[in-house]
Amino acid sequence: MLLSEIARTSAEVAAEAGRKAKVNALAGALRSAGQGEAAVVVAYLSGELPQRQIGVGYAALRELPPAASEPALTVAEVDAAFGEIGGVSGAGSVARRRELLHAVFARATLAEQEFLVRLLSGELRQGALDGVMTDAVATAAEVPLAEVRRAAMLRGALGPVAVAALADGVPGLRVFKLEVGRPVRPMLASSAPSLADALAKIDGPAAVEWKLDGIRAQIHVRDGEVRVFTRTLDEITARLPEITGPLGGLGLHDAVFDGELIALREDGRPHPFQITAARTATRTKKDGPQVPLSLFLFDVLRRDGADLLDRPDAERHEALVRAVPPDLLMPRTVTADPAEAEKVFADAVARGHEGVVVKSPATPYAAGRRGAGWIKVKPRHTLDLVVLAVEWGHGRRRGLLSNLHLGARDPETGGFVMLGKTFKGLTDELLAWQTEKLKALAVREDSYTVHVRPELVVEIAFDGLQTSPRYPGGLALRFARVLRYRPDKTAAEADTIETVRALAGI
DNA sequence: TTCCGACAGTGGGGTCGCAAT
DNA sequence: ATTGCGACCCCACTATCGGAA
Repeated sequence: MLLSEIARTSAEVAAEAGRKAKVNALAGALRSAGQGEAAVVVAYLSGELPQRQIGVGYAALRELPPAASEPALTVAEVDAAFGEIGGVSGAGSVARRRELLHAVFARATLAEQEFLVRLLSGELRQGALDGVMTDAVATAAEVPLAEVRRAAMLRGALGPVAVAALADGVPGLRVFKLEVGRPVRPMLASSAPSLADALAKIDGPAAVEWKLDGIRAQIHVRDGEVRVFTRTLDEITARLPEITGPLGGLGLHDAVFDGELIALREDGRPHPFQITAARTATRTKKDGPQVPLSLFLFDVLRRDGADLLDRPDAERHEALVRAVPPDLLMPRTVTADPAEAEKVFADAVARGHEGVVVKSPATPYAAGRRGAGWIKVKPRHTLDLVVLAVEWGHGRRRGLLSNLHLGARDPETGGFVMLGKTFKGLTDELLAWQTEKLKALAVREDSYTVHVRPELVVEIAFDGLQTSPRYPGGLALRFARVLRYRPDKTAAEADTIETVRALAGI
């Protein structure tokens, strides 16, 4: 199969507005792929690489050789070349990767080059990724969508599942089972603005669990051998001796758990997220003592040969309680009383944790999906901040001023201290409004940032403050989003940096 | 006919590992 | 030693389509 056919399909998908039309275009490409190519075609047309990553990013794509005039590259050739690029390391690797990359691009037409740039930079922008492709695989192979979805969640990838579906149909898909040692896509939670909203979505009693600000961990145990995987299914076992040791000593024969890793202080309160993230990301042994991570388990997917994925939450939790000692369990309260649920929420927050997850005791483990069975709730802070500058948007926000630079008032200097940026929470209407408003306030503009007179006040919601090496105040907002503009306020009435420091406890 | 679930898009701050400077 | 880059942790929110109610 020629790469040009993939590039053409991608353009076709991008041009179609409806999801069904996108699915049909993708399914057409899948049907004309050979058996050996289907996995690569699925990956490319859902914005992924079979290699996952090959060390080529935005910077490596800035300058490219002239395009070829006629399509000649095959999908298999591109896949082989990308595999080779991904394998390059050591001194001179940057130049070598560039050389190999340019060899591929020199043989690509302009349309193919543009597709490859979007693919490699992770910005396919065709309105179809993994979810739509899952639909397309079901359509092309003429099998039920639920069968494809389940196989993909158990396999942890869609490519191999597509190959099986196209070759052997439903029987081919049924071969995929939960295996100890092969991570499945984790179940995700939706969110609600308040505990009452979350409880309203669940019939009868709800399980209310602490939500910790840590790293998601899927734990596989076979005969005492422990392996740990992240949310994106990367293995981090070797970094966690303090977890694998004790867990391996529990005498578990066969189990798969879901939980959270977090760095706790001596008093049991959490370290800032940055400490947990740094600890988890560190591969090599460093000098000096490392902050230990603690593990809190909240689910079990398999125990001693029995798959529990389809069992209700309450039953899985019973199995979890039987399988591990209490100090490994995420604190959990099952209640039908909203007041008691509020107490659990308040207690979790008072102990420095992120909030709670409200779960329906009836829900199965819907791996890889943001099911309605789990709902997270976090407290929300707000500040009235001043827009200092704004960046031009990309994609569907091209031509609009999108990403706001936010500052708190500094009464000492009469100036403003930047605390972060946000582009979230904006409706199309608000985007259009702020574009006009901020253009009128512009004082100077560089390549993609418009600096403005600090006059516009905006109400910002955020989850918390973190220390920042980037901003002059040494503080940055975590997960800032726009709630509304405050045309009733002047910049002189905006919140001050002292207020922010007090919130951060400085 | 209206409602709502699922999905894609738009990017945010921070950290580590590696190669180049 | 510092810088730039790629990768990967955490994440909120809106727009849209299309099936469910």
